[in-house]
Amino acid sequence: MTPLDLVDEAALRAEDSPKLGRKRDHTRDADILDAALEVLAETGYDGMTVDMVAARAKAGKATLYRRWPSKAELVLDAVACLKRADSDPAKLPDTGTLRGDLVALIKTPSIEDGERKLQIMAGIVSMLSRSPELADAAQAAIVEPRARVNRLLMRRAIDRGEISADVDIDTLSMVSTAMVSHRVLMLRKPVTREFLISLIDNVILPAAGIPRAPASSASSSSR
Amino acid sequence: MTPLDLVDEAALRAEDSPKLGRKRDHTRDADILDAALEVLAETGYDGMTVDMVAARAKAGKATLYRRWPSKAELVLDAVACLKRADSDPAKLPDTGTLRGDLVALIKTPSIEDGERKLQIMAGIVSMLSRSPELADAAQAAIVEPRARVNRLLMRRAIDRGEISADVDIDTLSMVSTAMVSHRVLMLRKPVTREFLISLIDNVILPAAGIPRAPASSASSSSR
DNA sequence: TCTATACGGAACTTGCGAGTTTCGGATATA
DNA sequence: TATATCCGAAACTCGCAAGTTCCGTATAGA
Repeated sequence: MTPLDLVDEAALRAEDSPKLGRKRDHTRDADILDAALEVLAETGYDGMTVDMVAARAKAGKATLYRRWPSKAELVLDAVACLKRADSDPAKLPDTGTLRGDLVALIKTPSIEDGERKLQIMAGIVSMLSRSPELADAAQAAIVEPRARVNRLLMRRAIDRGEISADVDIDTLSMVSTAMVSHRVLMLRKPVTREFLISLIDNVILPAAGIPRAPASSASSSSR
Repeated sequence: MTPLDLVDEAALRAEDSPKLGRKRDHTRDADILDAALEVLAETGYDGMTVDMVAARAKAGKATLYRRWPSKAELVLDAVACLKRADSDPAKLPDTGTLRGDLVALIKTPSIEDGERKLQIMAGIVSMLSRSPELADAAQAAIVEPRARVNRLLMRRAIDRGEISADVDIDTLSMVSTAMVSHRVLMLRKPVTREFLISLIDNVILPAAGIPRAPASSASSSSR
């Protein structure tokens, strides 16, 4: 019995990557980064202490400093390593209509995940102007994936002939993200399914050239 | 010797109005609050020190603490006293068309003022979840006035018969604000006049039921 | 001119959090 | 069992910023 797996894993942990670079799938590193994101979302960057993160990850503070040189770099790494599972192009809905695709994107886990990311964003906004690296990381990990999905769906709608090619997709793909951010961060109201559907039907689709509610009378459309 | 004025004024400052109350036109108070807003916009709440504000206002730190019990209350007061000149209903443009009104709203000073408010907002976002009072103040002083103007303009357009009464004005009036916030805070791109005009022509007006590009090239191939 | 008040400035005290060091105890190899 | 390594926990150092106190001075009223 040669437990190569374990040997390999231990070796990976111990000796490799003195810099930072790679992130392993499921090492203690990941636990710590997750803990950092949790605390970050709850208290914001300045409210977050390294002791909090260590306690949350059930690790010693010294362990954190053995792996990251400073609190700033820990947070940067945590944001940069935020999972971007969204961008998987094959998993996107394809219902045949833009409205169907956009509505299919609304699922409870997706909403919660979005709110979490927004909380993280709220915790670091004030840093972004002083830390371009963090700004880039947040942009790539939080902002861009959302817009990309919408952009893809809308491009499909153009290819399919559902909407005009003149539609300003680059702007329109950010409307939902911007409205959700605004609602959560500024208005501090919850993001409900109704809000999102209303946004699709009353703003995004009309702006894309699809006229409003063909069945505007009674609510109907139960499911 | 009964200098009633001074007694009254001192009393007002020192003990009265725990809420917010009046802001004098041109006292040292206003200078200090302005300085606080400047520093807040530049460094964010946590980066801001009371010494910075005092230095900026050419005041002693003790003077600040004679008037506000803590840094938190100083900032709260500063945000609450942000001038809301926008909401003057008489000064609103009235060009006869919704597009004309919205475009008339874009003026360089207005853009700069908006960016400044956004910077202030960025500096306090992470506090809002822990300080409902600050959240309310920011809402009332920064977020709401913007939406109110748009709402008014759109209501006029409905009254005038330019757009349908079915249009979701409450949502639509926030689109520009949300998009600008998103662009400044998340994308960290400048807010140009072109961006705002494109937003009006490609998103807001179409969403309000006004078809695109009155002076567009060809296209307009509605089925 | 005299006096009270508030001011600016600067020197404090205090608490907290970043980053460091130490140490006892796991775990794994031989 | 012996040994090397990494870990968690806790006890440090140290700098910074909130809040306080004190003092010399400017100003306004009498």
